[in-house]
Amino acid sequence: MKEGPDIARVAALLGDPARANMLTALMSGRALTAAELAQEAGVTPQTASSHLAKLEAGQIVTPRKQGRHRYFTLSGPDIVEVLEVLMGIASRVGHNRVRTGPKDPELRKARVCYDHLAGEMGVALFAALEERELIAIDHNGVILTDAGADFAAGFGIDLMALRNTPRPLCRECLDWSARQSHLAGAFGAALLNRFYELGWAQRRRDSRVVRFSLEGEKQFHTLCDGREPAAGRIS
Amino acid sequence: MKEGPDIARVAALLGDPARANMLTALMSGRALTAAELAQEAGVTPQTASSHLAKLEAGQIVTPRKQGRHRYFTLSGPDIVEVLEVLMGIASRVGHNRVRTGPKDPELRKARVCYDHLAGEMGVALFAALEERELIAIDHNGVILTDAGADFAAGFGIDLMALRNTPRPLCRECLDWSARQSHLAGAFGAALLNRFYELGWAQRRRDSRVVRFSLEGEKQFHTLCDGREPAAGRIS
DNA sequence: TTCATAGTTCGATGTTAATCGAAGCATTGA
DNA sequence: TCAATGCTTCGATTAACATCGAACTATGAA
Repeated sequence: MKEGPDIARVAALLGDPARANMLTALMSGRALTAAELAQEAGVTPQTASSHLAKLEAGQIVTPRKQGRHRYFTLSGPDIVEVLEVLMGIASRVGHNRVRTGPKDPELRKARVCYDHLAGEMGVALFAALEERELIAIDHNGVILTDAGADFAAGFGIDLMALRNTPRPLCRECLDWSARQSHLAGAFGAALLNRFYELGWAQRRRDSRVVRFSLEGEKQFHTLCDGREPAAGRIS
Repeated sequence: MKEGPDIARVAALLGDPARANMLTALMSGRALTAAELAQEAGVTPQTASSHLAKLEAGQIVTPRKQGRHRYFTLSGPDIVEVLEVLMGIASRVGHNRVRTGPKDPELRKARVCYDHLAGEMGVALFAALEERELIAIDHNGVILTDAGADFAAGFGIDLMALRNTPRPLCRECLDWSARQSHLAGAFGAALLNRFYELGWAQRRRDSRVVRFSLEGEKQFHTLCDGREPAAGRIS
């Protein structure tokens, strides 16, 4: 009847609470089974199955069969992007569901949110970057300052490569645990990646927990305090 | 009940066909009255009023009273962004509603889509940029090539300023008229802006029509053909 | 004041779709 | 072959909400 791509169909798929819960769970980046998603959404397996069929038909999630399980993942970077932006809008508008966050202390401390660092350490990192004026919060969103660009170069991140990507460099992503933000976007992902490369941290297998080594955590705090950690220098 | 910002509420607001039509209409960047939006959405004024009340409560649109009219605009850049991404997903998935586009030949030819060029000329520009390899379409989205960066500099666009913006540089935006794309994002907006500055085109008052001058259209085609137009060189 | 236009509120109606119990496949392991 | 587990299909119920007619308020014009 009207013109243009049918936004409503896609948005309606994201607009159901049960489905939205499933998608939020998938933001962890892990592949989850139908049963796990049913659990996350708080509905019975039958209901979940119906929702997943719709999400699959709408190409929001992609199923992968393995044994007698079906694992689902978000079906593309644009889906991640739309979820991130929606989270931003929802938090701006004040639609936050209260919850203290996951119970597991390791998850609370440091975990992966799709491909960047979340949890207490993620929030601390975001705050530190802002405090050191490496990023700035503009009314449109988050931007990398000149000082931030210098820092990135010194820390071994190839900014030019990141900029040659359609993905926004910096984005605020609201943390489960609190009303505080951590850093998403290409730069956020690059930072976490660099932590892995430097051996500061590693991702626990089959979990969203990011486990920092003793030395890694020390270096991380040095970084937040504003002193360039020695290990961060480019080789 | 569950964690995190309530994506579902926001998404549900965008997920109704009537509301989605209104929001798509507002993507033109103009402020529209309640009656105009009712017309766009194809519903009666009462129904539109109810929808607008919801959109306003959800801070998706912002009303502005003027005389006995109420003008509505999208309430922030993040709203524009989410709509753009949703359009992209919808078109990827193939949820396009067939329609030949607006009847008005001027609108078909060149119009504003929020802040960038749409219509036949917008589609032609996108195709030309791709043909000249100034932009490249990667599976994640659209990126500016090195040659594209050189071109931008030569055309008088300050890329660094654009990159210091949270907004993605290039984004594909599906055109009403066809299954073809035009260029959105900060670079798309900057191009149109430059067209204005160079006197190639101007926006018709109270309309989304972009009217090119005779000389401007000639220069535009020269640009698409791959020869740098003289007027484009930086002064 | 009187009329016209823009927009809203209210109430009734109809449709859509989320939900779950029960039963059905399909895959794995014994 | 049988049982167990993971997931889906079917059908019935229920709740939410989009829609519009009718009546109401507010602003502006004659």
